[in-house]
Amino acid sequence: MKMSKLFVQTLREFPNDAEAVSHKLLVRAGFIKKLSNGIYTYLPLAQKVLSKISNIIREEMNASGAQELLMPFVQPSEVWQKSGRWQVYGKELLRCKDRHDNEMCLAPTHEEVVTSVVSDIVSSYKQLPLNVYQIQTKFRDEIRPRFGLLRGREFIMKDAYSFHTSQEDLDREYEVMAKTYTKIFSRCGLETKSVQSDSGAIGGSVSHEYMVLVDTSTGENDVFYCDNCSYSANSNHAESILPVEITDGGFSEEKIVDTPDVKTIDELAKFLNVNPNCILKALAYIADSKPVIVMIRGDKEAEETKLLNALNALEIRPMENTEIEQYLNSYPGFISYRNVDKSKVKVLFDKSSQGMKNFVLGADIKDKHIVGANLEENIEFVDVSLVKEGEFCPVCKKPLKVTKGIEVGNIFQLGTKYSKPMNACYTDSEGQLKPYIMGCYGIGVSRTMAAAVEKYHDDFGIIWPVEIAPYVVDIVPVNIDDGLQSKVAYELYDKLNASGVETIIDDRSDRAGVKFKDADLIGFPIRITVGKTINEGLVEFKTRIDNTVVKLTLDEAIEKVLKYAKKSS
RNA sequence: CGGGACGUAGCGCAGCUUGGUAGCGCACCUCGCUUGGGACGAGGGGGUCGCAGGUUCAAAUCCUGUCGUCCCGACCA
Repeated sequence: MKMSKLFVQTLREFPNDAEAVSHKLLVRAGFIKKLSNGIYTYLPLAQKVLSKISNIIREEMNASGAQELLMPFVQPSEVWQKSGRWQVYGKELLRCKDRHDNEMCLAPTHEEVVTSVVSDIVSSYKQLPLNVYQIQTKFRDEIRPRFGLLRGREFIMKDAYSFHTSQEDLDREYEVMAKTYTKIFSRCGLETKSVQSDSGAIGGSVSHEYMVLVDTSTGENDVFYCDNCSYSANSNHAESILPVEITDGGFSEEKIVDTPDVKTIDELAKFLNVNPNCILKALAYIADSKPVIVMIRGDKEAEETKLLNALNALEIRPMENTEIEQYLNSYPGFISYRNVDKSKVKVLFDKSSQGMKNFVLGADIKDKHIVGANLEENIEFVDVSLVKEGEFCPVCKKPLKVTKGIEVGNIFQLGTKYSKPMNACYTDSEGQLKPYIMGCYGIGVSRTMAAAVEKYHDDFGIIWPVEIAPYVVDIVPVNIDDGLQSKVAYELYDKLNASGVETIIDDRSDRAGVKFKDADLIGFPIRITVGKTINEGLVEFKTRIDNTVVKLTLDEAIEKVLKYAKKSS
């Protein structure tokens, strides 16, 4: 491809509306162009990267025995009514009506359609197992799209769905997919960590997420992991053992004390001269419009996903101050669990409160706390707290570490969550109708591209892994009007293309500096400069990854390119 | 949806306080000159100042409403 013909415009400055590094660089280097909030055009450079990622996915999915198909993006409400998600999915599902006033939606995922299609075609156990996948646009009307492609509303996803006659066979396929995923990402030049996760709205029981670990703050997930064993989990699912499990406030008898104007746990701890872990704090929420309080040790925070799961709720938000008075007959900062009407207000005890003795508790009276309190017998504890770095691994009891991760893929065991309500069944060998046992497996293709940029860039621009680079080599004739430079550059260009190496020639009449800046910004893995040294028969070979330059003859340069490019196949 | 900021040319911004011909840099077009890290000179094209009302002789500027965008929280590939 000639640079002069490539449909791209690089920008001198970073866009003002971008925060994430990948967003800034992809816009500035001319890969994407925003049309609307969370909706982007993938310009030719981006499309090249996406198709490379997609091809790797196809090769590995096909090798694993899965088959590619393509399902509708606009879907009738019927299938969603059947699964029950038309009501539950909420505003993320973009709904609209067709000209006949039929309710339709834009596909945020395809469990419904795939289950419907498979159940029409697969009626016998002899046709199972089956794994089908597609690479397609999805639309999720996210509350808050941000970070460019890391969280768009419209995005490209590979989604696969498998169908089985037994849990054992699903387990087997799950393992196959786990291996396939690790291989896909590693072929894309991305090391991923597979972490246990919450299964969220898609449902099911077992699930793992594939995280690209990043230093930047745009990793939206906190991943807790153990260096000593293989334990790792998303913060919404992580468990831990507390370094201090038993705490004693040391108050010999229970009594009410004045704690004027003490609003926070820290202030209270200081005021009473106790460790925060000797205070039992109450967090008040409204979950699916019902009041809930969560009792949790003072040094711990609640994890809202865990909380949703424990409550089997869809939505949760902290109570307003007026609601605290209304539902709890109490005051912010002084809430206890003891005086609430338990028939109206659900009370949860986080497991962090289990080992607390003689602790401090709100008194449900303004400016007063109880000291020396103890929990009643027969309390049921649940785990709804956020793990902190330094707490101990639930498997091997060594300290846990935390890092940021970008979720590029996930695998779920769905079981019969969709097949049962949709009545999607096969006939088993004994003639019985049985619902399929299902799994589903997603990869964010456009997000993977953005994650690669988050991971691989420097002050000058993107550094594409060679396997997913839009073009592998950028040939820069320093002065295109110089007859010899131009001639050699084009010869080299033809040879590399003939060898199957995707190559750009920067045939623009701009000065060298412009071409170098663009080369670095766009992030071609290899740059070959044809300049003055061509008079001695030498070109300059530079890899983007270490930015070192070596002078080589043409043949040496070609040989080196072929060796380098081979990594991608 | 709650809290904050901002909408002026493709991109980055000034002008608004104190109403009076819509500006600058980059990008784009023409000519010249230049060609090893975003050159230079001369000329040129492009904007109903987010949109709708209002105040005024006159609105980018003041007022009201509205839409959009971005950042911080809950959702997710």
